[in-house]
Amino acid sequence: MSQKPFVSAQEVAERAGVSRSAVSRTFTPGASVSPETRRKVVEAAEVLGYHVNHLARGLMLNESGIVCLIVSEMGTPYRSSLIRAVTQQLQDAGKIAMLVNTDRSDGSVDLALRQAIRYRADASIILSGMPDKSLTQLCLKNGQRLVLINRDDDQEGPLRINLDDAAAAGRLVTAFLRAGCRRLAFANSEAGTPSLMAREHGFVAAAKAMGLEVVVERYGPTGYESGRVLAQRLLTLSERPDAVFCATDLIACGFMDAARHQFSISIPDQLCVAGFDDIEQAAWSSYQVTTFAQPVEAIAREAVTWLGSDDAEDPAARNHSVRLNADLVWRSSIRGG
Amino acid sequence: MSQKPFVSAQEVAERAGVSRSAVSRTFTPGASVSPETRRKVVEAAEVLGYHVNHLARGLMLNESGIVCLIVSEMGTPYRSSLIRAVTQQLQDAGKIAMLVNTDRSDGSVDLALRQAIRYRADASIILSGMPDKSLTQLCLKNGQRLVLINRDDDQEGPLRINLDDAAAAGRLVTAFLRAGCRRLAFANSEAGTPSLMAREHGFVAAAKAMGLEVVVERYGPTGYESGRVLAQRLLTLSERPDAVFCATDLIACGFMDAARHQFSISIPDQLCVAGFDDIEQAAWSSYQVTTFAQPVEAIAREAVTWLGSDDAEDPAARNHSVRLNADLVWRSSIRGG
DNA sequence: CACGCAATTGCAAAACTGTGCAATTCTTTG
DNA sequence: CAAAGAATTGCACAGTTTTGCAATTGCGTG
Repeated sequence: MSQKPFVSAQEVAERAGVSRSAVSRTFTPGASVSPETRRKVVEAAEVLGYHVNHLARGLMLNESGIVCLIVSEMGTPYRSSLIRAVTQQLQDAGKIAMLVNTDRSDGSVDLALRQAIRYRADASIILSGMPDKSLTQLCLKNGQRLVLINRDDDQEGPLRINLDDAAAAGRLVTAFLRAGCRRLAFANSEAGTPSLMAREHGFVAAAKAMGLEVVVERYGPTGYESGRVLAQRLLTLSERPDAVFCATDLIACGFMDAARHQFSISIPDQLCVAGFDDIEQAAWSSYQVTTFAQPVEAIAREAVTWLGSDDAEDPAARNHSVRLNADLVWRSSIRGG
Repeated sequence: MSQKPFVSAQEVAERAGVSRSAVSRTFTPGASVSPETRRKVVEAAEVLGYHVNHLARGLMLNESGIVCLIVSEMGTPYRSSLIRAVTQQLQDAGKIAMLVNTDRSDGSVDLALRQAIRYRADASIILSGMPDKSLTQLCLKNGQRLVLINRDDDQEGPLRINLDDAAAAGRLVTAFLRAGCRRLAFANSEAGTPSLMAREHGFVAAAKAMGLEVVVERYGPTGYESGRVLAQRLLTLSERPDAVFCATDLIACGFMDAARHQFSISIPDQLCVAGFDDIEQAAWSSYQVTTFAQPVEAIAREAVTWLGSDDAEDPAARNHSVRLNADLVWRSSIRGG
């Protein structure tokens, strides 16, 4: 392992005939270096293949430039698109993303957060699960920023980015009614994520306000297969629903496939379906599912700009929460429009 | 920015009433510490919330534990599943993944690799694009390992993991023939990736060996939309193909959707279709596309175990190349079976 | 030419860890 | 109880960077 180490500023300094400091200053924007020495340093660095050591730099400045992304099921379309957006914006802001996988097990997020602390990440962005409160407090106490995306939590300190899941779900009820639907159903997974539950409750509440009951069914993980199972359960009821809101586009895809191929139901003629997330597949012509768009770019922008801003000191900004809208994307899985 | 820094080993040592070395040794597996001092140190560390600083550790050991993943279009199903697999296996091996986005622009991969050098990554895994040769040489010279996945390159030094794209594509010809197809076509993107071209050439060559001509069409990026366009081009030919091999499952999905919904062609009765990658959507009942499975777990395992092994010194292992099989996954987009 | 001012440069300290080496303590055996 | 051997502990250094402070250089002006 102990290979000959990377080339250091010392070596560059010697080759350029200047001091270490000059090398450092050359690569520090805004530092005072004469054009002549800068030229010599850059030249020597080029020849030797010198790159500033960000480990040492982070040690010195107490600012590593690393942002830790904590996420489970990253192979899923919505998650991966969010990872892509965040990673890109971090890069544009001169930072770099560290990726940590979590699974459903309990201590998993805690372990991930500990990893973030070990590498002295400037911030952690949590896309899945919730860490223990004492651990988040530790992060904050040590000056590490925290961003919680779609995690309902009222701690002070972290930036909390949330969607108007409930409100969006509510708007869908009127859309279903306008399409002439009366027997509403909600197809959810058993994950119990805050956003999933908000969609469910928002939908049920809005329906109730209109004097309608909603059949709620929950099954398995949040994915395509669960959608199929949910279809089998909901479409074999004696009072078969004529409108189903699926908690997720993946669920919606599974639901629609089962409805069409197994029950020979025509969508949207006999059954209206809606989803959430606006994943790429929702736009595929086999599905064309009406859905709510996750504003991934906006989410990423909010997170990254907050990380870049210096309002950690500002006590007013300590309790920062952002609520974004999920716009309805109208496609042909609901009648009318 | 200059918050009160994280708690250091020094503080733990003072609280535990031992020397800083004792703290270090407590967290170094295999070091000599008495059970008594270990207890005191662990206790103090627990109370103070101490975590070893991996930046300083990496500086000292010349081994950061960081592995850089360089990848473009990470929102795509195949890419994201590979990222998931690699990230997970790296974690299991005690390392951590750094994620760098690249776009199509030319210097993009070089920039990413420079970032890997700055953070003194132990290794870089390149999933997309090819860096400049001088830069890979610089990486290797500095003891950074390099893994190229599905990049055809014959440099010595990096581990090269490749699929038998051409051979797999060849096997497909006989499957098409057995289904009674005679007018073969290949639907490719314009990306020109080594693996995509290998599939194309392997398919064309095997067909030629059977005395059959293949209509090759290329268009746009490697995605669903391109599949639709390719369908419009291939299915309006005077001699309409009765078997199409799509370079990617995403292309296949777009192709099938256009074929069915736009041209009212029945699959597999009037047209056989195959894809590549075995993404999750390929198994969805709207597609059920016969395809070749990317062995993502095996790829990840090969990469990570090689990174863990100490055969960098071994000159015989310097030139290490792995070739994996892509197994045919039979579904109902091809007749018979 | 001498002087003052601005710009540049170098020294040294600080950040945090792992580890070789010597010194100390503990255990065991005669 | 003495002594040898083993285990443990502490000191000090190395590794790479940034930056405050002091010293030096360069330049314009009286």
